[in-house]
Amino acid sequence: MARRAAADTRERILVTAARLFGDKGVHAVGLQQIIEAAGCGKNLLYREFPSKDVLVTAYLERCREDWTETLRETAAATNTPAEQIVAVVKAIAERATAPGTRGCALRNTFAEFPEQSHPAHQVAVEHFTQMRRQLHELAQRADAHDPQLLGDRIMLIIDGLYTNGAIFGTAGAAAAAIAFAEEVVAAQTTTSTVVA
Amino acid sequence: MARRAAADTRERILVTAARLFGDKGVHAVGLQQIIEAAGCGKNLLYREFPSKDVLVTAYLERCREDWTETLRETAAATNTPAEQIVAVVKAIAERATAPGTRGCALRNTFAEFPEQSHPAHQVAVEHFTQMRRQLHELAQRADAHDPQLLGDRIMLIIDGLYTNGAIFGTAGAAAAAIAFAEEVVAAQTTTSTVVA
DNA sequence: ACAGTCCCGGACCGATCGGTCCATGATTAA
DNA sequence: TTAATCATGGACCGATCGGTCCGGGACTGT
Repeated sequence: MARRAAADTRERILVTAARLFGDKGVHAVGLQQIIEAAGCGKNLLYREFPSKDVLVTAYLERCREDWTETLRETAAATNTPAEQIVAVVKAIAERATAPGTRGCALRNTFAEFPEQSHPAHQVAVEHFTQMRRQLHELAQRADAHDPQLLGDRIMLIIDGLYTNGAIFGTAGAAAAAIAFAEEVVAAQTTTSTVVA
Repeated sequence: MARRAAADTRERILVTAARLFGDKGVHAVGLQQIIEAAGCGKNLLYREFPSKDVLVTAYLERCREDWTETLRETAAATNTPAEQIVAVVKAIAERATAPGTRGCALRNTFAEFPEQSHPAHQVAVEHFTQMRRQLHELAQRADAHDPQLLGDRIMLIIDGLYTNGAIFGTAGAAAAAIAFAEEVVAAQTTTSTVVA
C-alpha cells in the first residue's frame, strides 16, 4: 500500500473521531476505539493530535465549520436575508431530524464539559456567541423591527429544534419549526404589525 | 451520632448525587466522589442503589418530578390554561438562567447516553414524550386553534431556553422567550388571527 | 453489661482510561 | 541492493472506573 500523506491521515482520523464522538459522546469513546476504526497506528494519532483534548477541540472546530458552511450555502441559495433566516432553520430541521442524529454536537459536547477552563467548553461558548451575533446581523439586514429580538427568537427555535429532533425525529416539532420561523420572520419584517 | 433512618440516607445520597451529576455530568462523577460528598459508607450507597445505572435512573426520575411539580405550581398560580403555559415558560426561564445552571438535566443526560437500551436514555425519552403530550393537552384546554402546533412551539421555546440559558444566562434570550411565549399563546387563542 | 445490629471506610478486584515507548515490517529514495 | 524513513500495533505505565468484601467501631435493645 502506498504511503499516505500526512494531511490525508489527519483528515481520516478526524472524520473517524467526529463520527464516533457524534454517535456515542466524547467521554464514551476511547482513543483506542478511534485508532482501530481509523485503521492507523497509535503513534500516528498522537503525532497529529497530541492529546484527546486537542482532538476534541479539532472535532468541535470542524462542527463550527459546518455551521459556517450552512450560513454560506443558505446565503447563496436565497435572495434576501429574511429568506436566508428561514432557509437556515429549514436546513437545520433536515439535519436535526435525520435518523440517528443526536442533536447539536457542540451543544452535546458542551454538556459533557462543564468546566469553563476546558478548551472544549470554550470552543462551544465561542460558537454560540458567534452564532447569536450572526443571527442578530442577519435580522438587521432583513430590516427587522427589532433585530436582537428576531435573532434571539430564531436562536431559540434552532436550539429547540436540535433537542426536539434528536428525540422525536421527523415525528417531532420540526415541521412546526419551519412554519414557526416563517411567521416570526414575517411578523418582524412586514411594514406593519397588523396582519391582514 | 444517632443512627439515621434508611429513608433519610437514601434521600441524602440522591440529593448529593443529583447535585454532582447536574454540575459535572454523569460520566464525569465517580461513585467514590458521591460517597465522600454524602459522607456515607460505600456499602450504604450500594445497598440503596445497587449500581450506578440505578442511581442515575433515580436521579432522572427526580428531575421528572421537578417538572411535574412545575406543572402543578403553575396550574395553582394561574386562572387559565393559556396563562399557565406562559407561567411554565417563565418558571423555566428563571431556572435556566440561574448562575451555574447547565441546562435541562434530562437533556444533558440524554446526550451522555445515546444507546437506546440504556435506562437513562429511556427515562429521558419518556420524559420528553410525556412533556410534549402534556403541552398538547394544555394547548387544547387553552382552546388553541391548533393545539398540537401551539404545544410544539412552546416545546421548542422551552428546549431552546434551556440551551440558551446554560450558555448566556440572563444575558441571553430568556427575556425574549417569555414575551415570545406570550405572543405565541395569544395568537393561537384569540378569536381572530388579526391582531389589532 | 452484653450481644446484636448497623455503618464508616479502606483493601482489593478486573477492566479501561489517556498516554508512552518500541519492535517489526513495509515503503521510500539513492 | 542498500540505507533511511515511516506506519503499525502490541507491551507497558499509572490512574481511575464500577463494584465487592470485610474489619472495626459506634450504636441499639435487653
